[in-house]
Amino acid sequence: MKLTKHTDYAFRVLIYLAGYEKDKLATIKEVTAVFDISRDHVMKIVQKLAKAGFVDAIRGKFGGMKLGSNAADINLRDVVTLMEVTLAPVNCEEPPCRIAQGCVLQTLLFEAQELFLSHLGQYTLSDLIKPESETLYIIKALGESFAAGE
Amino acid sequence: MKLTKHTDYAFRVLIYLAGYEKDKLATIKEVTAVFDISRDHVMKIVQKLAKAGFVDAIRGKFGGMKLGSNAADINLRDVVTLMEVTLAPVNCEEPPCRIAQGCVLQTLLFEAQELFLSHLGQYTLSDLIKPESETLYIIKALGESFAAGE
DNA sequence: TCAAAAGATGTATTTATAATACCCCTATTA
DNA sequence: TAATAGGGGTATTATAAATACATCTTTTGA
Repeated sequence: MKLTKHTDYAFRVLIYLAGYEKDKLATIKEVTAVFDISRDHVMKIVQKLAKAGFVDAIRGKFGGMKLGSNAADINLRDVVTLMEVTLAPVNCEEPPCRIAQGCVLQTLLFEAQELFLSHLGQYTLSDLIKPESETLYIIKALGESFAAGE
Repeated sequence: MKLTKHTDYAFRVLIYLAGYEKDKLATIKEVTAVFDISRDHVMKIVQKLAKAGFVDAIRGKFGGMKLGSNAADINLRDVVTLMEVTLAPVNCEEPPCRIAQGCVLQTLLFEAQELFLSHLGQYTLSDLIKPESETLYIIKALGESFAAGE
């Protein structure tokens, strides 16, 4: 039932970027410092997000990253689907289940999972950083204290 | 998003018992043979199910196990809740998330999880072994071939 | 033109925990 | 009292997630 830390971290990064002024770049270093996750780890997550187009990563001096599209266009379900390796709630083949054929439980579990995902599918990143929200306020504060040399 | 094998196996055992004639006992040995899971492993799962009252385990010679109540009274949500160690989709405390306070994502994830669980909550074991169902047929066949010396 | 800043990527290691195995115990009944 | 059946603590193994290491390429301005 648990999502991986990768998915968790991906959301933290995306929310942080969404809280930024549009087109302002954040660096890996900044995200690393703000969330206290190792550079290497953040890199892996950002690269995955970049390949999927959720973030734009700009190389070179004065490079950095920003959202790849409007926060309102980044669907939460898509983020989960991207980051999670195994989405299936059960694996009836490995080891093979003797009663898998025609198993109603299988169907119910996949329906349940679809309800989980489709609930997230109703929201986008912009729902997480509404103006006047606590999150937006916190992000701005974190960004400022990083800029001020932590 | 994945459930543990323990939960998976617990369901296999329960479905098997539900497919049995009421009050007929199945042994650990039988379940072990039918599902090709080790005795020790089956024991652990059955013990957990027994402690929760989902199965009655009867010790001693000619002992065995059967459902602890009517299949219609064994709710699928309760089985998942019993078997899964970590139900929370994310852990915002470990490592602590700097933007956890007032985080909307948290709320959405828990809502999504609740939809998952409540879907299962609408069904019981008896929904999985309806008369004339393929599952019931398969279980009877497995039971017979075990009785016939595998 | 090269040094500094920034992201890219493949591989290896560590850690957590799920899964499994081992061992010996207790209960029941012919 | 022996055979059959479940009980339960502890140890080990396997798997995958999490993390670390090393080395790369890209960009830009002095």
